[in-house]
Amino acid sequence: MPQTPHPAPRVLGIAIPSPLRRLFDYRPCGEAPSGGWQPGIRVRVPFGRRQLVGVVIECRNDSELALKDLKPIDACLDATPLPADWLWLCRFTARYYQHPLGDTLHQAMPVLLRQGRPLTARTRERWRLTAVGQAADAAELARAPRQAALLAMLHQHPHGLGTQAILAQSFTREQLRALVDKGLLSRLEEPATAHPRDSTGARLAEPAIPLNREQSVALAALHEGLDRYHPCLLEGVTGSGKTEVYLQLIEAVVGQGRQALVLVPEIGLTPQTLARFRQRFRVPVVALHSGLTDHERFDAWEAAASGRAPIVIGTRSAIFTPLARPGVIIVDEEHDGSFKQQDGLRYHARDLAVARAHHHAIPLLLGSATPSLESLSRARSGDWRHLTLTQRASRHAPARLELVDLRGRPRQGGLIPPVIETIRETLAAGHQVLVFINRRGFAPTLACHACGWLAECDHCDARMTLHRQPPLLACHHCDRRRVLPEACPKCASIDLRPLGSGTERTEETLAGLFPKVPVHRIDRDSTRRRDAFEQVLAELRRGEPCLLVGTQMLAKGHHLPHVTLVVVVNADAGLYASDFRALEQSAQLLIQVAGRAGRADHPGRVLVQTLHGDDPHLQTLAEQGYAALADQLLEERRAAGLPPFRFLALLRLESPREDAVSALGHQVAEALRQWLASRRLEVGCLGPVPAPMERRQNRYHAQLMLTSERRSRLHEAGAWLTAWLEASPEARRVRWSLDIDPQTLS
DNA sequence: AGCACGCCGACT
DNA sequence: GTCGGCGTGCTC
Repeated sequence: MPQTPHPAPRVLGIAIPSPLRRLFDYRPCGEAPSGGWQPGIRVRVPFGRRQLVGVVIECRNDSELALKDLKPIDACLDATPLPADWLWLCRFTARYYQHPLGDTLHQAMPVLLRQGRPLTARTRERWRLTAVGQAADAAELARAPRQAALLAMLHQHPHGLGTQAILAQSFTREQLRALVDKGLLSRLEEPATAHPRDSTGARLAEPAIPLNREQSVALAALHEGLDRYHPCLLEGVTGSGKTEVYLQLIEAVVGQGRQALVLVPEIGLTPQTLARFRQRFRVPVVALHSGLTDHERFDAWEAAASGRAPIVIGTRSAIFTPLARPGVIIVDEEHDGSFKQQDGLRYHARDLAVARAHHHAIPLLLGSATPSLESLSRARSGDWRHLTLTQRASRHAPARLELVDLRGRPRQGGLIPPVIETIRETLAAGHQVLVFINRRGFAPTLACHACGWLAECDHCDARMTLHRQPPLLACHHCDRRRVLPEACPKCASIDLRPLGSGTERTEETLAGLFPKVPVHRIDRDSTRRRDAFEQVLAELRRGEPCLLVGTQMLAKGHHLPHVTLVVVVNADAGLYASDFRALEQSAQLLIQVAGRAGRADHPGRVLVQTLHGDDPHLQTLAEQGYAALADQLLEERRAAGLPPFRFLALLRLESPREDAVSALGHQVAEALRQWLASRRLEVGCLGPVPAPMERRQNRYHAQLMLTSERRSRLHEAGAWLTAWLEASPEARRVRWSLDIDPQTLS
């Protein structure tokens, strides 16, 4: 696949940022790039009536079109191609996810590169005294007092100073130039992301923490596979010190002069996580997160591509960061759903990490307390190395889940009396309590007690959530809001009541029950203000007794050392969702929430309220833990022919017109079944069926599911399907997308 | 996806 | 009389 530079190709096959799944041929024009034409060189081309930045993929001498019909490119934007590892990953991704290559490349590039900016580091000037300058005396410049003052200032800064800092002291460029002319000062130009070299040459800013036995075993196993593709699942309970293993592995990799790429879930890249990495290493840690400006993102990308950044840490999209000397890829909380992009190019960063580590022949470390069934099954089969950490630093075993039966008990804000009593005792003992409830708002909906009317969204097949702050009905599936009705719109009764509990209502109830204790609420609504979350966390770290009510925002990442009781208001919503991953994901969430409870001197308790206390899955989880439930779920998946034993692809269809969705769904299913039969391809085809929530934002959704035991068969079917849809005139009126390895079926 | 062309309703 | 609604077609 890698092509050697082509001296003078007559045709360039260009990937264009468009949904069209093919290359467009152009004639090279003007001067060839210095290293010759090669895949990965960006060009500016006329496309229709527009000017676009495309990427050279093929250098050829022929085209399916007559050469005279080809347009010439407008400009070549790169002297040398964009990084080869990046290009390889994009091509792999486009093929695997059956997504147009041009759009894949576009998505995987920082904005400034999309716009055509050259991939060269932004530079800054630095002014440093020469050896002569260092020996010079300010008195020698008696007739130039400003130059003397500048010399004196620079004497204080042996590493030199940036232009900004100097001009800020009211010195002028002329004075700088005068000192340069006298041979006292030198001007250096360096990448804006360069770090002053540490004179000690040490990599670590603070010493590594001693490892326990299990950690040492894991690290030794990882050290042994540093020079090859070596996939490892690190299964470690909360608090068992996975991060310390990552840090010491990274140290070894950086010590070899290679780079580490660390992927963390969206919620995981907190200032604390970053601080922990930055404190440990003296080398720069480049972070890629949503808060960066386009320029910062470009700088980080360039620093990684050039090899200047030894450690790169980021969320999902960071998997597309090029690396000059890749040494290891680490995926923390590998089970986390945020690694899968849910629209457009629907890639899974963890799966791409596997492909990329394999391509580079480097180790891959996936860490989790609750591994995905996919990863667990590969580790158990021996495909991947399985490393486990069971000991917690605190010596306490993780808190067990205690199931609390909700049946027939009165609830207040979702909580039953014995649970409220336990909360009271915990607060009285001076501890903090976390109440976990997976619903925002005051109540899941508003109901009429007279006629049974429920507040429903006009645009979705969903109930509207009742909010109190501010008071309104809101649909959580679209942006629709409505004022609270005074009376039932159907029967005019004024007996409208909230049904069920959300975070706001539980917060209100708890505030009423425990008026002397502060109650903090953490959900998407309460944390809109940027620093609100951080403020609450700071408050919690002070250790005063308080109540914390929140959604899964609370479950992840944050260490809450003073919480000794966790209450899960309702475990059932997730457990009984129709999605085949619902049980796996709720179990992961429950274990994560439970991980928040307990501290060094107190084991902590986790109360899980449920209407289904006798459910065998829930009991397995509570009594034997995640691994035992995972065994059970894997067996069920095997029996049901679901991942990881069979592979899935989901074709989603969507349109404001219900008839268009249904017609196309039947048409495409029919055509596909015929094609599958004629090819005798072992691919199952289910549907079309309406999506679980058929109408969302006034658009109708249907889907067609493909399953196969072999990825390659699924891939063939997907390729045929996308080609059929692209050629079908009916498909143009319906938005469609093919989701390879779908995370949810909704 | 964009963007243009093209053919029918309610406006100054 | 036109401004503009979105169906249809094309992009090397």
